[in-house]
Amino acid sequence: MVKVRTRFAPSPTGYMHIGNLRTALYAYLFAKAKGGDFILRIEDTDRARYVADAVDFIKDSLSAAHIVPDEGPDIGGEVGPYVQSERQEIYRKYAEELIERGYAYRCFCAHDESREEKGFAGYDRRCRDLAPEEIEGHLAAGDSYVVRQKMPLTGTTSFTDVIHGNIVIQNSEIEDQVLIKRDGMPTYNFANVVDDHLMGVTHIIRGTEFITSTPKHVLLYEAFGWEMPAFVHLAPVMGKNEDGSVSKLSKRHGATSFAELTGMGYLPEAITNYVALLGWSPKSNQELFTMEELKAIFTLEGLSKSPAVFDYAKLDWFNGEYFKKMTDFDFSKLARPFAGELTEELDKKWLYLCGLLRTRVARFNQIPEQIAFFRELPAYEAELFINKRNKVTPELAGTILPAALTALESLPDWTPYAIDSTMQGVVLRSGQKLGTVMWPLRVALSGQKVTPGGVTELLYLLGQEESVKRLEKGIAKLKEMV
RNA sequence: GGCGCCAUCGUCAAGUGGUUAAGACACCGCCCUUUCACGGCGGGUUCGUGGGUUCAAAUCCCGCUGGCGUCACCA
Repeated sequence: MVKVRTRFAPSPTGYMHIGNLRTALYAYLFAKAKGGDFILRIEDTDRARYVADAVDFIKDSLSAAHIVPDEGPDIGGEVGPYVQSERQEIYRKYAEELIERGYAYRCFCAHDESREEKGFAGYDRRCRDLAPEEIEGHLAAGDSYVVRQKMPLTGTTSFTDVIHGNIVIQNSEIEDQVLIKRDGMPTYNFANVVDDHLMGVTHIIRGTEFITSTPKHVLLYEAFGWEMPAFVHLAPVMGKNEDGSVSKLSKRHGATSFAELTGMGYLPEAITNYVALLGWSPKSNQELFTMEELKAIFTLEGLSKSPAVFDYAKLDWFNGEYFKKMTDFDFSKLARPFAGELTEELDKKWLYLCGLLRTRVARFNQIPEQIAFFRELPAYEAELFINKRNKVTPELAGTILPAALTALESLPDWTPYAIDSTMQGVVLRSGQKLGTVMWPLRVALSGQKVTPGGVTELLYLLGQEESVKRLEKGIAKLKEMV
């Protein structure tokens, strides 16, 4: 049995799109599930679109997502180099072989865009049948040329896709594609086939956009007499538009790169977990998976044929689940950069605060708005003191607040425990229910009805001095009202 | 436009001729509760459409519609 080898072959033209990340993930998981190898190959044959930092970005994203190539640039391997621009001689050699054997030819005609506009191919078909002496003539004159593959004019070409089954295309639909460009670089369609063969790739896992060009690849494999790999064409990742329609995930749908997502405070593990399930099903009800689990159970059978819409709400849920499984300490470390500038008080009690935040936020970038009221008491309406459910009236609040203030301002040690027992006393003496007493306190301390943590926690985090100040302010506000 | 691919709740999806058509997210309601969160319980005319095939169709076939992709010296 041949060892499974898969590859991820991005072109360094930008950042790591979430769709690409998913492709890489599936290729990686499948290789690992089969005990095989996963290769990273950089397809940089388009000099015009090359982006300098893109390769580093790809590597960083893969490593942050815990997708680790067995072979690749920097890593090495027996079938390198793993950067296509460094393999030019190899492609040239194979192109020559094809020309000699009559499967390809040199095309000297100038690329003609006007011809394309009229609906014709952008080249002159006659080059296909140029006589040897004519070719010699062009060569001697130093004319530039591209190498084109000589496609069959009749018949069909077919291949079996693991996800889609048998796919048949009329050869008349296929043009004499360029193999080697005028600048000497190979085209994707050529380099890809040569590399996949030379690198021993057994399963080609890539996006559906390549499905229609696969027959061209098949013809190349056949011309060389190479063994055909398995083709696995993944359905695309879509984004939801405002009008409810869907289109390929792009900027206007929100964050689309792995780095943007982690920048928003999503954990790499959560992103990977969610993305793994976007277009693939374990065919069980389990949704939370570690990378190790995925590596053990991934199968091609679970891949779906139809496009999947990226759902940020579900990603939020996954991320929240990962937060719940973390320790407060780990959370506090990772969350700190998102918190912005903290008051001295809050900075000291950061770990304590994180214990409250951890189950209340879906991603780190929700933290600033959650804790903004600590730094500065927001303006609030006195009506906020009224709460039907807890039977809080302005009059009642007017007696509760001063009672709490008196008990609290004389408290010698400001610890959660001391605060808690003091408040228990206040509740007891008031003869009211717990919720009734706490409500006006929360409002006075935070200026809002929703807070991370209960009143005891708020008091502790705010510190005695600030708590007292805010309580006094609340009392004053109530007086105006009554 | 030609060619190709796809079509189960709003979203991710299970389902491979006979099921009350799972589960999750989201949404709505209720309960619990020191707000929120957490947790618990419950809810929703979901198989695009029209024809076949069959005793029986979400499952098989054809048409239609819709979506997506592709027709580069980009990948």
